[in-house]
Amino acid sequence: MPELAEVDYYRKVWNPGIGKKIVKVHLHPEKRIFRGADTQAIATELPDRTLQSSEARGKQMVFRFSGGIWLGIHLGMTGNLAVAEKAYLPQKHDHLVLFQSTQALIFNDMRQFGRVHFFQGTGEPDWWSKIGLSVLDDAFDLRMFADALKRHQKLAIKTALLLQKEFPGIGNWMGDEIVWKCGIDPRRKCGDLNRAEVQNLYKQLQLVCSVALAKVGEELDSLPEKWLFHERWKRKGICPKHREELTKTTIGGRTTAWCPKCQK
DNA sequence: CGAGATGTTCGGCT
DNA sequence: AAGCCGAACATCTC
Repeated sequence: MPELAEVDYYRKVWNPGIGKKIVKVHLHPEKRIFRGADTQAIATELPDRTLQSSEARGKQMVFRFSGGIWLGIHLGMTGNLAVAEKAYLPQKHDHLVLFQSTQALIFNDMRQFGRVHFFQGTGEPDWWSKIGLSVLDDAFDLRMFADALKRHQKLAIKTALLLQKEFPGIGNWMGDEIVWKCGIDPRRKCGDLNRAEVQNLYKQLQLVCSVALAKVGEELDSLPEKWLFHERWKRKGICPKHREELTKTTIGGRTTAWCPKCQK
């Protein structure tokens, strides 16, 4: 379930590995997850390096090691990180496992829509530095939000919210949550929204992101009870506002759960 | 057995 | 040129 907050949650799962050396690397170099990455370097350069720090931006996370090494991980649709005992036996979809003297750091991704990046040198790799401004950054103001929507006038608002270039970290459930909280039909075009609606979308965007980060930071699936989140996965979900049944519509190629009664 | 799943990218068409 | 759409990617579950 990796969107903004879940990504940061999984990043922290590897925290016990910080300050410790990698002693052995297990990987499936031929897998799609490594497309474009130097698997040879991952296998030969990581051993003996110390994991120093980690950070998440949007759906991307980075793990920095001694020797100027940056390991990027994107969880895709089904990826997750885990920690296990040092004698852990890698499973079928554990495409990258970093063994330390006390434990194993595991990256598992069944569908392999995720990806691994590798960089070694001075400065920052593109795949990290080119990620857009966080929607929670002070500099991301209403004006910036409105300008972003203006660049995509003909796009459905639900689809626009999923643009990583504009709103890093927003995924399918967060997009649904935001338009639902605003009472806006997810199919509405960005160019057709009035000023009050844009302002409300901006506000709810920030609220959903900050609450998700605060709640999920501690434990997955700990979001407020009355959020659409808990209903949107169900076959016959109910709108938490007034108990009417939700509708599912494909918008921009993604399943969108919304309430025709309160989203106009 | 077919459909769908929390994401990105590419090719083709405005 | 930039923006938009649909298909493709790999695998499992319902």
